[in-house]
This record gives sequence, C-alpha cells and structure tokens, in this order.
Amino acid sequence: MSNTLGVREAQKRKTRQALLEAGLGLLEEQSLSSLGLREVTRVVGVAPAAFYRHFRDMADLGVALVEEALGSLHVMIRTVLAEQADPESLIDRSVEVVAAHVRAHPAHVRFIARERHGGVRAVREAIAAELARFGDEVAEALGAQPLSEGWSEDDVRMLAGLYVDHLVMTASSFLEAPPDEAPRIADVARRQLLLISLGRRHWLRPA
Amino acid sequence: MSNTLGVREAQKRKTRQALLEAGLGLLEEQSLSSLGLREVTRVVGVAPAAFYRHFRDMADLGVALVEEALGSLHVMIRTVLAEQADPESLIDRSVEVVAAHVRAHPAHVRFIARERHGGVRAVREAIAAELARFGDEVAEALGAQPLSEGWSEDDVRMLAGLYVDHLVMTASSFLEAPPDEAPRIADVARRQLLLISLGRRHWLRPA
DNA sequence: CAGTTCAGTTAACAACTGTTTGCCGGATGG
DNA sequence: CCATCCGGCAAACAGTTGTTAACTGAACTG
Repeated sequence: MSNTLGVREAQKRKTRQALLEAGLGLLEEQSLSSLGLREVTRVVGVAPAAFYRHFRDMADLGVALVEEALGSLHVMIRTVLAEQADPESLIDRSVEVVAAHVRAHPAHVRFIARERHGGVRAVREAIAAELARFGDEVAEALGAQPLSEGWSEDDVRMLAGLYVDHLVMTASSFLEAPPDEAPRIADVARRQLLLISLGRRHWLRPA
Repeated sequence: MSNTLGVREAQKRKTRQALLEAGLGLLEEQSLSSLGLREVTRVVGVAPAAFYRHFRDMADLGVALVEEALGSLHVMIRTVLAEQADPESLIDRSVEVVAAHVRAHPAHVRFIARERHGGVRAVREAIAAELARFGDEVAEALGAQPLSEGWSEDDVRMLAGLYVDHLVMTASSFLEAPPDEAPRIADVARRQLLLISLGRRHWLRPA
C-alpha cells in the first residue's frame, strides 16, 4: 500500500471530516439551507475562515455529505441484493437490514430524507442522481431473477423505483417514530413488500 | 349568511393571508427553518413587528401553511375516492387528478414534500398528523369496497398507507421534473398503482 | 539546510437577524 | 359623539452572519 499520505494532508482530511461530522450533527434539528458556516466551524473549534480551505459553500459541504451518506446505503443495498433465498424470507431480511442501517447511521438517514426534497438545489440533485443509480442497480438485480422473465426493461425499472421509494420511506419511518414503535413499522413494511411481490407475480397474467 | 365581518377583521385576514402567500413563495428556494421573519414582511410591504400580530413564530406560520396546503389536498382525495368505476380507469383518473393538483398548487405540494421531513418539528408533526388522517380516510373508503371483503382492518390500513405514500411521491415527482417529463412520470405511476392493485386482488389467496 | 507551500489564524467589514418599546390613527361599539 | 380597541409603524437593541485580507508557522521539496 503506497497510501502513506503526508502529515499535512492527513491533518487536512481530519479537519475536513470533523467539519462534515459537525455539520451532520447540527442538521439533526434544522435543514441544510439554514446551517451556518460559523456554526459548523464553532463546533469543530476552528476559525470561520478555515472553512474555505475545504468547501466553497454550505451547498458544497452538503454534496459531500450526500456522497458519504449514500455510500453507506450502497453497501446496505448490495447486502440485501446479494442474498438469495425464498422471496418471503428475503423480505424479512430486507426489512431487518434497513432497520439495522437506521440504527447504525441515523444521522445519515435523516440527512437524506430531509434534503431529498430540501431547499438546496445542488444537494437535491446529488441525492436524486444517487438514488437513480440505486434504482438501476436494483433493476439489474431484479432483472436477473427468474421471476422477471418476460418483463419489459421499463417495467422492471418501474418496479425497482417502487422498491427504492419504499425503502427510503421505511427508513425515515423508523427514524421518526419512537423506538418502541419499530416492530410495528417493520411489520407494516413487510406486509407492503409482500403485497408488492404478489402484484409482481401476477403482473404478466393480470386476470 | 351572517358572515359579514367588520372592516378591521377583514383587513387583518388580508395581511395574514399576504404573509402566508409571501412565505410560501419564498419557500420555493429554501426551507422553512431558514426563512426569516423580516424576509417575509419585506415582501408583503409591512413592518417586521407586524408579523407578531398574526404569528408567534415562523414555525407557527408553517403550521398554518400546513392546514392550508393539506386542506386543498383533502378536496383532491375526496374527488378521487368519490368516483366509482372499474379499477383500471380509476387508476387513470387518480393520476390525472394528482397531476392536475400539482399544476394548480405547485407551491403547496412543494411545501408539503419539503417540510414533511424538514427541520421544524412542529411542522413535521402537523404534516404527519394530517397525512395520517388522510390514511384513515382512504382506509375507510377502501374498506367499503367489495374487493376488501375478508381483509383485516390492519391490512386495509397498511394498503392505505402505501397509497398515500405513493401519492405524495408521485406529486413530488411531477413537481421536480421538467414539464415535458410529466407523461412519462404519469405512466410509471399508473403502472405502479396497477401492480399494487394486482397484489391487492391476490392478497387473500397468495398461492 | 534554504525556500516554498498551504492549513489555519486574527481582525475587521458591512449587512443582516429576531425582539422590544412606545406610538399613531382608523375602526368599533356603547 | 366619545372612549376603547388594536393592526400596523418607527426606532433602537444586541447578536449574528458570510467574506475578505494579511499573517504565522509547521510541513514539504529539492
């Protein structure tokens, strides 16, 4: 590994990461469009002007957060898609993985849910682009399944979209509800997925 | 009608409405949590202190906007639910009504989508409560349909939730995409609803 | 070891913010 | 007609904001 980066660059990454984490923390109780530059630097314990060494804007920091947050989600998606079992237990697994992800990275999930339709265009677009990539990925995995034989590419893509949207909704439900409601939310999510998969099975013979 | 309200109260309502509309307008490019009191009064052409004659907070104004925005949505929902026809053309109608609603009240739709997971707790909760009421209403209508015979109350509710979530998603898709993409979005939404209704038809005999 | 690069600092800038106080003047109601 | 109410105003308040400039000093380069 030649990834031995110099002392200076290491320090730079460190404070950059600290800025990102401070921002993420502050975003638990407000939106990105009201997050102040000074607010962030104050938490990190660094001068306001130092911010510009890492980001042009708050929007810029937001875009960086998108990459970080959806990177971890990416791993989650692959985890679910990789497993192959009977459809029913796959549903159970999916919901479990989502719940675990929300428990592990609540701030990331909150950020994505909040800023997906939030007030900062650049961030909205970054999230949309990344979620579209997820959709493609899910579509590819679905298309490879025997159940999708005879499906048009477009129909597979619309199903994938339904899954991705449902995933985001479920995640944000877990987040906003008190912890003791989690089992109930998981149950609803499972049944919704079950219903969708029923519709999927009868798609080509809608009698 | 004894609703002849005095000149003074009429004026008060007028500026109150002006504040709401100015706020809604400014929210097209930012989130509620970054919307300033002075910003709003400046647009209306009124002194900053006048704001307090109508709202305690920005959050307070936000809650008022929720009622206004979801009031109009309420009408829309009833429109869709009232019509009774074969399920397929009902889907077409629903998507049409949603598209028309977004065209008629884009700012309201944007506001709901944005602040549903936004940074102001009181507003989030107001939206959640109102959407839950929608869910109940949809559930009631669904339960009355012959197709729901033998369904548990809880299953009807989870289906209703799926519909409401899908509705909000579709509306915000219409909003964020360029106008020429609208037909494509409508088409995807229709097929998704069709798939869900297929799953619904086979819910009780999942063979 | 000398010279350069550059992350972070200090200090100052004008512009803005929410909130309070006291006041004005037209509508309201007896 | 007169006293009261009350929506809106002007002015001042202490804080805050983003952005700029010139600097310091440690890490890098050759």
